[in-house]
Amino acid sequence: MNRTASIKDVAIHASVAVGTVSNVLNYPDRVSERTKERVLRAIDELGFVRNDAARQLRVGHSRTIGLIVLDVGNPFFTSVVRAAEDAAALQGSAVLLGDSGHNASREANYIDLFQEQRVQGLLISPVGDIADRLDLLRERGVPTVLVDRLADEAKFSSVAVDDDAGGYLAARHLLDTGRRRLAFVGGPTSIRQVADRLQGARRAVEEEPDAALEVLDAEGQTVLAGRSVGDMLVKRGRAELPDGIFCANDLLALGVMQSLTMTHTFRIPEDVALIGYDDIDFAVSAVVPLSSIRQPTELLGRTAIELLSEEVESQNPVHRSVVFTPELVVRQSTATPAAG
Amino acid sequence: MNRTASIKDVAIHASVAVGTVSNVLNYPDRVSERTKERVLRAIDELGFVRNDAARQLRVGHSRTIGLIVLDVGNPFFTSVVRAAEDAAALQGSAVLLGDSGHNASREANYIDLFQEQRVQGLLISPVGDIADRLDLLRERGVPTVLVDRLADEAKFSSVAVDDDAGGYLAARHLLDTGRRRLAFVGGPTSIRQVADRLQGARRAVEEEPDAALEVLDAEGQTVLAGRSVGDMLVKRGRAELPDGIFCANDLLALGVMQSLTMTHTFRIPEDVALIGYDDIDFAVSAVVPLSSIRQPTELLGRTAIELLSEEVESQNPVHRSVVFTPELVVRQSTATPAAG
DNA sequence: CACAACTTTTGAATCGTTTCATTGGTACGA
DNA sequence: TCGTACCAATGAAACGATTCAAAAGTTGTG
Repeated sequence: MNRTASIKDVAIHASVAVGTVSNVLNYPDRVSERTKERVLRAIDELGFVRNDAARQLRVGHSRTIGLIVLDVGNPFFTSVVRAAEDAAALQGSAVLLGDSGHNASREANYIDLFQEQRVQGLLISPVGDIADRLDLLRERGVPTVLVDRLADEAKFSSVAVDDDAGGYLAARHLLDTGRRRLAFVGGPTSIRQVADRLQGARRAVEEEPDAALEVLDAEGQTVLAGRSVGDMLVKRGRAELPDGIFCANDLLALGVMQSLTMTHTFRIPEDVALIGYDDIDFAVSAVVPLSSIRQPTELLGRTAIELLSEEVESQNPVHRSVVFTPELVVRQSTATPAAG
Repeated sequence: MNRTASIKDVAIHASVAVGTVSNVLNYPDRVSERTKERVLRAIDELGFVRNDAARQLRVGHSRTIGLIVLDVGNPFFTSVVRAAEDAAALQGSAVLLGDSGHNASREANYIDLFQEQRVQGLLISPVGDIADRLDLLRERGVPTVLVDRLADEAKFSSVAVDDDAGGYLAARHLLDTGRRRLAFVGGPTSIRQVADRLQGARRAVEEEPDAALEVLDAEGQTVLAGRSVGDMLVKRGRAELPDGIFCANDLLALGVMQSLTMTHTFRIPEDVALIGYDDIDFAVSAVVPLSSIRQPTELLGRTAIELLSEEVESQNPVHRSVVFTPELVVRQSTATPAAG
């Protein structure tokens, strides 16, 4: 056999009309048991597989949703993708995944590709500022939901996590367990997330008159960057050491932890409490299990799909911005020191 | 405007025939400068985007390649995916990514979906034994390349990494740096990769008459599993400790390292050398930078696409199995101890 | 100016579905 | 027997691109 079987071949094989085969596929109730059975057998015998391009051409839209993320390797996005796929599957759609890798031209390629595919809609975590491109999508009538980025509600729906609240949560937790000399370790504050988390931490510290917050810059968001911050702290005298450290992400925190525990000068959490952000898999299996702030990634993915469905269904869409609050995960690295 | 513009609308707008518009899109050389310009302007003014479903229906196949991996969160696959996407983009194809999550029914869903999409071919890292399903694909004429799994060359092409060679490489390295009492830490040997790596290690050890290899079971492939193996080793006397440990993956190795360094009973690499497998990002930023075996993931992804292209191009395909050899990455955890 | 050779443009046919107005059957009551 | 419902099955039209044989236009030569 050369060509794959078409619905017409099936119709002939089962001695029915093409419309009947289509009904078996799409509206089984409209077809009598006898013919349904005959058609199904023919489908089986010929190995017929529906040609989705033809279907899509006829009905005018696909059953796929485009999802463009900044980095599939990032556990945050991986988790969002999973959730989005599952949520989409429930409503009979499939997700086409694109990885822009923080690269505007790759992103543009995916946007074009997905438009040609006539996706039902687009979920995107955009690279930098692509307001123009997104406006174009809007004009073309491609429903779009921004992920992990707040949107002008007049234009788009969006889902995001409140980083300010996360920062507050982390600092508040350190304060609640009795720490007063806090330090914030973060990458460049030009990154919105870092700036927001710092702002939230400041807000918490200002609630306690006797508390102070010191800001320590790190060169990047990596374990190694965290370790050099830690080395710097170790060199300070014990008196000048903060008693609570909040890192803008878990990698930094793990680096700081390595540095402090390796030298055995200070103990975590007795001398210094340490909390990170993101709750990556490694947090729980660190030398001292790391407290962290968990972002509701599954919820993010699921909600993104829901918002998109809303946009697809309604003709004159009302846009919504949903902001989730992250969650505190307490582990040993911030355990309350010997009560007092 | 309601409906998106079709090629017909463009033709009318530019006062040419539909065939001419199609030529502008696909064979620009066949069209005179003047009309080309006119058509392009019309495309721009109407915001025309080619409907890929119609195109695909006519030409009979899509420009997409299906890729189904076991776990997008696994850095190994993430890297393969990246490379495959890039390689596909170079030849004008796009990759549809599916994550089976080690789940046979999700895998089946993706296979069905991709068949309906009439992908050019399929790259798959299959869950368990799905020989039947794959045979079906073969009958249907869907070119398929197995990834990270050896295939019966009569049936499929495949790309894989030689785990036996990797195991040999790791053990040989420990031997070459003077270690003689080796230990292998692995999850269940029912996992093919683990069994192969162990086999390779055995092969190396047998080359040295005075060397011995001890096999230590771990409950899983995680940091925590590694740590409990490490704890067990610490409890042994120094005399009974191996002087070289090879872990079947980096997570296990990191766990062992945590356990050994935390107690400060033994030093790495002076008392014990430690090597992992996979060379994950964390290996380089471990407390003691971890030696490891790196798999050529980019090469794997690129080659998979190439093999698929071969299958697509030739009508009576000759299948090929390509096996890559992994690479030794030496870091501090296996540094040669004070010469002697 | 006629003719050949070549380039450019045309538009009907085609791909494989879904849709829907129409036809054919069957059952029931009058 | 006829009329009325109702259910199943039919098959032509439509979706929007590409293809390709044919028509139209252009240029060059004698």
